Amino acid sequence: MPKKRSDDTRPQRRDPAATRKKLLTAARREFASSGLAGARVDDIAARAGVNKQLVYHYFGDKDALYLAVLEWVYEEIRAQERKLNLEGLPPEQAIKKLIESSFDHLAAHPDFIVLLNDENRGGARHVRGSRTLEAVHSPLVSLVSTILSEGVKAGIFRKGINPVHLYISIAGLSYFYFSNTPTLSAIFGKDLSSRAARQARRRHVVDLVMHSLRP
Amino acid sequence: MPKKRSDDTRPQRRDPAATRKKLLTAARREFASSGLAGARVDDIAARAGVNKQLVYHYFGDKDALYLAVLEWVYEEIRAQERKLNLEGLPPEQAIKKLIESSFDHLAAHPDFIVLLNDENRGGARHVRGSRTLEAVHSPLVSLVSTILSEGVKAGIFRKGINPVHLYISIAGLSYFYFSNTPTLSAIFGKDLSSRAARQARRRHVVDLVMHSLRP
Amino acid sequence: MPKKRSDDTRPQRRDPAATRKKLLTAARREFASSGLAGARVDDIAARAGVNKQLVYHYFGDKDALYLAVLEWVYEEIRAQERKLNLEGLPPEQAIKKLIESSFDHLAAHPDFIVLLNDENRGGARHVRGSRTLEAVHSPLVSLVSTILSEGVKAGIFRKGINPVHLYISIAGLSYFYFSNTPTLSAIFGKDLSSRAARQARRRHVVDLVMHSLRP
Amino acid sequence: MPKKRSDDTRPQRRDPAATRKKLLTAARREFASSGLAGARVDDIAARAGVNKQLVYHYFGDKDALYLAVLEWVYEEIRAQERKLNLEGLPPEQAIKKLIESSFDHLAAHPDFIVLLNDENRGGARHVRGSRTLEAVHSPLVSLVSTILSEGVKAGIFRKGINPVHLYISIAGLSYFYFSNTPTLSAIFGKDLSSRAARQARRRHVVDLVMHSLRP
DNA sequence: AATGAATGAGTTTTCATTCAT
DNA sequence: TATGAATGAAAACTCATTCAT
Repeated sequence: MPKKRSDDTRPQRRDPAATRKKLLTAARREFASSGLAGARVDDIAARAGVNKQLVYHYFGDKDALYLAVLEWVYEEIRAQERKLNLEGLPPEQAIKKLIESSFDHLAAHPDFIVLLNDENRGGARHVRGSRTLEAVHSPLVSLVSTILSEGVKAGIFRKGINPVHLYISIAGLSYFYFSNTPTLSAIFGKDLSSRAARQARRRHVVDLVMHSLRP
Repeated sequence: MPKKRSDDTRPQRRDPAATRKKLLTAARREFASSGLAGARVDDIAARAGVNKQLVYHYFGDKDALYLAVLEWVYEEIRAQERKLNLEGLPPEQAIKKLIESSFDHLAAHPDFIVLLNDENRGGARHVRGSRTLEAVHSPLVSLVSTILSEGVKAGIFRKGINPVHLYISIAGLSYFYFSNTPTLSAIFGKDLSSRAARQARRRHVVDLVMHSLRP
Repeated sequence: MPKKRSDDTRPQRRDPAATRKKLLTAARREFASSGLAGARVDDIAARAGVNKQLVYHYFGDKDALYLAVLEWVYEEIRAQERKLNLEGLPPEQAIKKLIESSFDHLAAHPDFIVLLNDENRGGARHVRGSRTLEAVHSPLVSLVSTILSEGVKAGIFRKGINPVHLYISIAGLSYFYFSNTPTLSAIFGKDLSSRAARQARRRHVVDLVMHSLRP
Repeated sequence: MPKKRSDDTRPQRRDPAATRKKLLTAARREFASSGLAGARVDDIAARAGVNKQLVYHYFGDKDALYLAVLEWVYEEIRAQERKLNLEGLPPEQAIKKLIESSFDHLAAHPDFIVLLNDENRGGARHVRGSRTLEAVHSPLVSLVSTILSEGVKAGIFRKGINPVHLYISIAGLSYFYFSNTPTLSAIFGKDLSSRAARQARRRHVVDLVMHSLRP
């Protein structure tokens, strides 16, 4: 009856929120390293250190767990974008910051890419079935649109650039590098995953986009 | 009882090459739509209309079959690149042609992307273990290098562009668009897979890269 | 924080008897529709709208709950038989009433049959282990015996009819009809479960038995 | 290449028909003793002494295996009925033979009843979905109809007896006895499963029906 | 009395692979 | 070369039951 161990450091039993989070973290790792089809519910539970049944108790099934992971990583991106604060910046700095933070986010969360692979192969069926994931990116696209207009007005950007496609390009220039590092490294015969290679790539991407915007 | 028809009219009974090819085609579809882990040997055999055991007879195991598919799609790219004939062209046209054909190849073979996903997730272990796939892209990279130099010399390209990264960028601008169409469409709330959207994307990519090369 | 309402208006919180009854009702339905092995404790609790643990709290385990249901339905039959009051009636009317009420009881409680199936398959292990269920039918059998004797004495029934077997026959003629309606309907290609079909069956059963008793 | 062991007595491996039959026999026993929900595919395979996967290879799933068992037992009944040869017999003998063989069939195949229990509880969904089981009983019902007419014409049977219901009654009088022996024995406190009890029941059933048909 | 979390042993089904012919 | 039978290991998911509050 009396709330025992309210500030106890012993590993908490009967802590639903913590259990859920442990499962989610374990699932994220497992899905990232093995894919949706390759992931094993057993392994996820083992990684989380909880009973397998709790996967079903908390999430329903493997697919729903995968969706929960997707929602989590999308929310991470949204949070990162919210922190950008591009509004006050001059157009050039705003775009540059956008590119860099886009690159850095993937560098910091390389599993995002690999988590999305299965989703794209499957026609985005989880994302489309999710309330939570509606309109995740739109704010940023309209922001890019504004920045582009301002840049054009200021005479530093050329006209006619589609903001959606620019956004996709910015993402793609980083995304492909991170997603295909293993095969690209193998085929080019050089390690693209080193710290130096990554820095070079970052500069290249910023350079490429910034130069392409000049009038 | 079994009427032995020496002049059997039914096609390809006991035609090893055809059987192999049927299996390979079926495997390519199955791996593309389900991934390496999600693909089913049974389904591949069924798609191919041959006995399952022949997968093992011809290829050894599922992984080796996957590698054979990878070799096939890489060879397709190599063949397409061999047909490019960029050597004689002026630098600008050469780059433009490279971008377009890169885009068009992915448009024509969308399964390439999805086939590579698992390979990248797995650290490219099949590609690295394959003799056939060594140095597949190198010729083109050195060609890009030459084109860039010529362009710089002619005063139409800016200096300091890394040819490997440019090559990766050209690929990435198309790749990401094709690989993530489903999730991007879902999140932007507009269909990026339509013919019109694809044409717009193609123009955008050419534009972006060409503009970025200007001095 | 939790507003402790001493005069809570919501019905039956902390009402053991009601909770027990709800569980029993839910269990009866679940066992009837899914059998002992097919019934799910989760579903029973959900049907009852109470926590699953209460099944164990009130009944011990799934088997004990099943036995409680059996005791309930047997008690229903006993109650119905107690209300029959055949003693004062002339033999013919007494038998007729017995047949009809036997038929009507099954019509009104079709789950009785299906609840007994598993019990019979299991060798009646629950019934045999139950104090409550001892000698449930015996009074009626001896009554049938008496009625038969009187009928014979009055010259309206033939001799040599075993009362136990007559009792079983009366039950069986109704029981089989109700228990096998689905397969019989499927195989005869006509719906035996309609109201009209049921009335016809009732008449047939009464007719058959009454005619068979004639000297 | 050369057909080895064509007349070998060693336990045959690679004998699909035998394997199928072993599975079917094992399934019949398992379903009879545990019901559809209670039966374990593992146990069926173990009983049959074959690999569990073969259940799925030969039958598809547990339900389809259950249906195959149902088809088997129904076919047994049909075979028994085909052997009856009632056509030439005088009406009284024909009906008597029908009753006795109906009783004897259940006595010889007590699992039939218990196999049907789940099917009836489930609304006969397997039977209704089966081509094989269509119109299994109808020939006999029309035969009963003929016999009744002849009996009426000959002045030995009364009029107005519905042949479908008579058929159901004949079946039910035996069926209920066999299906409910355990609970009836428990409740009457006497063993109804003994050989003597069974003979008495058989006589009672024949007697009851034959008497009931008199004009 | 009542709740929801948690568990471990199963349960059906799947799957890559090998065997026998 | 080709086939279908057969296998063992595991896969997702379930379930009766117990624990902690």
